[in-house]
Amino acid sequence: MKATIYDIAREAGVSIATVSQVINGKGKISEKRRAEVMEIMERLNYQPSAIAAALTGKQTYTLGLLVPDISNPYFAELARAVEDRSRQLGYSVVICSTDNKDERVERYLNLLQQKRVDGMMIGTGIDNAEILSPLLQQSIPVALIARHMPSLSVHTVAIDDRLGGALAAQHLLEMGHTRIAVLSEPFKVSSSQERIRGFREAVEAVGLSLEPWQIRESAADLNSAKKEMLVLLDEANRPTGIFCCNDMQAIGALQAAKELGLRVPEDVSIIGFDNTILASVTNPPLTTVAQPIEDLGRLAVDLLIDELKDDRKPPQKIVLKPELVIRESTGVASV
Amino acid sequence: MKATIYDIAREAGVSIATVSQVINGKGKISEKRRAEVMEIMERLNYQPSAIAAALTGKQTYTLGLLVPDISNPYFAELARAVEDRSRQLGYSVVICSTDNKDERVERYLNLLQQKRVDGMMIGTGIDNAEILSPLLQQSIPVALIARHMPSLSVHTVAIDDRLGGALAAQHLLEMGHTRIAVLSEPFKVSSSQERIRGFREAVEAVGLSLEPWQIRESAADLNSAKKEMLVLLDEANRPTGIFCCNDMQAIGALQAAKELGLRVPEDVSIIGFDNTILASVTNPPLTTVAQPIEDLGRLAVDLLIDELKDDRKPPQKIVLKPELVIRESTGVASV
DNA sequence: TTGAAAGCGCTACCAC
DNA sequence: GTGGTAGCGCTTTCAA
Repeated sequence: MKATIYDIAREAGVSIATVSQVINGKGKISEKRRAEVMEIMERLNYQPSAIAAALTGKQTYTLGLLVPDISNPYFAELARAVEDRSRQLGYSVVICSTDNKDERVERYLNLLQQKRVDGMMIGTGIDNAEILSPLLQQSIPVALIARHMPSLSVHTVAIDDRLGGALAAQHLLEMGHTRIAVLSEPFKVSSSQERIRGFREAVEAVGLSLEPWQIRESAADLNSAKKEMLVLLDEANRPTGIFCCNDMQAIGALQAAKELGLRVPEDVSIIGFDNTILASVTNPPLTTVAQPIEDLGRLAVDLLIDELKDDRKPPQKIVLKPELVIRESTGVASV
Repeated sequence: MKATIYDIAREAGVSIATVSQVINGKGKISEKRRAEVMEIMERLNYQPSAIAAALTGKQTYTLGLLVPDISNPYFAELARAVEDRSRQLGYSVVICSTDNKDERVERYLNLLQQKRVDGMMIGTGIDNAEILSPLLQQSIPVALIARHMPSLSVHTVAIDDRLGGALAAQHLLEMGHTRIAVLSEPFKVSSSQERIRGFREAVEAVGLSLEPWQIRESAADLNSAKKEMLVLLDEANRPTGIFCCNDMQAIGALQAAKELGLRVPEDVSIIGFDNTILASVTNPPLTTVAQPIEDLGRLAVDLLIDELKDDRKPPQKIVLKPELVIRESTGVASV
C-alpha cells in the first residue's frame, strides 16, 4: 500500500500534525525533527496526497484547457505555452479537445468542475454562451483565449482579429488583387467573423466589395478547406487573391490550387492566419497573419492565477496585435 | 459556496447515503426518491466532488501523458489519440512536456503520483531507467509509448523501428543511392537507435557500409536539424540520400538543402519518419516512414485501463508495423 | 428501501 | 515546538 502521513508519523515517532508542517514548510519545527522526518519520507518514497490536501481546502493546482483539437498545430502550440506557464507556477493542465461541439464542451466543463480544477481556459468556440454561466455563478475562474463572448463577464486574452483581417486585405490589395475571396471557418466562430469584418472594411475602403459568393464557409480542417477551395477556384471568373482564416485552411487552398494546375502565387495568391509551424514548411511557404501564440497562452494562465490569489478583480480583456508575415504564397496579381 | 452532498440531502429530506446511491446508480432507491433527488441536484447545479470520491477509494479517472513537446505535431497527434480513447473510457488526461529532460520527467512523475492519477503513459525519452522504478514498486500502471526500456517490466506499445529504418534504407538503395547518411535524434533515444540499426543492416546487406561521419546526431527540432544538415551537405563528397529520424528533422534537412541551392530530390533525396501532418505539406511533400500514431495512443490507453480493472496481468509488449509512404522528396540518385 | 456512522489522508486551529 | 482533533465531501458497510 501507498505510504500515508500516518506511516511517516509513526515511523518518526511524531504526530501527523508535525509531518504536515514539514511537508508544507510551515510552523516551527526543530531542524533535527525536520531532517528526520524528511529522511523518512524520502526512504518510504512518500508522496503526499494532493487529493486529500485539496479536500481540506487547498487548491488542486490543476487547470483545464479546452480547445477544438489538440492535434491542430495552432492549438498544440497554444497548449505548450499554457503548459509552460502553468508548470512555472506550479499547476498541471488537463487537455480537452472539443471538436467545437457544444455538447462536448458542456461535458468537459462539468467533468472539470467535478475534478475541482482551479480554473479553466477556453480556446474553443461555443454556440450557446449560456453553458458557461453555471461556472461564473460558482465563481470558477475562466479565461477565454482568442475568443470573445461579449455577453459574458470573463477574462479574455485575444488578438485584434479585425486588424488581422485588415492586414491580409491590405496586403492583397497592395499586390494589385481585385478579384479576391475569403475562405472562412464556420461563421459561428467569432474570431473568423471579426477577421472577415476587418478584411471587408479594408476592401470596401478602396471601393471594392465582397459579395456573399466571395466568402466560403468551411470546417477548419485541411480537407474541408480543400474541397471548398476547389469549388471557389473553379469559377469562370476565379479569384486571384484568397484569404484563409487559418493556416490549415490555407494549406488546403494550396493543395486545391495545385490539383487544378494553378501556380501559387503566379495564378493565385493565398494568405493564411496564425503563423503556425505549418506556414513555414509549405510549398510555397505561406504568407500569413501571425498570432502571438505564446503570449496568448502565458497571459491566459496569468489571468487565471491572478484571480485565484486575488479574488474580485474585474474581468480583464487583453487584446494583442497580430502581424503580417510575408513569405512566398502571395505575389502581384497576374490579370 | 458550492453545493455538497449534504445540501442535496437536506433539501431532499433524505440521508447523504441515499444521495450517494442515486449519484452512482447503486443500491435500491424508489423511483420516486431518485427522481426527486435528481431534480434537486439539477436545480442546485450540483457537481459531486471527484476529489472526495477519490479519497474514499474511487479512482481519479485521470491519466498522465508524458511527451517531449506537445507542440511537436507528432506528439500532438499522439495526444489526440490518447485523449480520444481516454474520453471514451471516462478518463481525462494531463499533458506533460518534458523536453526530454530527466529532471523534468522526475518532477512530473512525482506530481502525477501526488495527484493520484490512475496511470501514466510515457512517450518521452528517459536516460536513467531507474527513475521509473518507484512507480512500479507502488504498482502504478505505466505504459511506454514508442519507447523501450528493456530493463523494466512495463506495458509497451511501440512500432518496429528497426523495420522502419530498413524500409527507409531499402527505398534509398532501390533509387540507386550509395552515398547515404542519417540524421539522428540524440543517440540516447532508443527508437532512433533501432531505426539506425535497421537502416544499417539493410545498407550492409547490399555490401555498403555506414561510417560514423555518415550518422549525425541532432536535437529533434527543426533548427538543430537544419544546422547539422548544413554541415553534412557541405561535404565535398556529400551524400545524395538522407534518412532523418523524424519529419521535423527532415524539414530541417529540406530547408538546409534549399539554403545550399540543392534541389530535392534531384540533388539530394530526403526521407523522414512519422508521417505527421507536416510530411504532406512540405515542399516537396515528404517521403516518410509512417507510424500508426492513432493505434499507438489508443492501445496505450487500453493497456492501462485493462490493468486497472484486472490487476496482475503480465506487462504486454505490442509492436506495430510502420509503412513507407512515398511522396516527392526522394528520387533516383543523380550521380 | 433508507439511514447512521466509520473512515479516506490531509490541513489548520488550539492546547500544552 | 509539538500534538490532539475537528472537519473537508464522499463511499460503504451494517442496521433498522
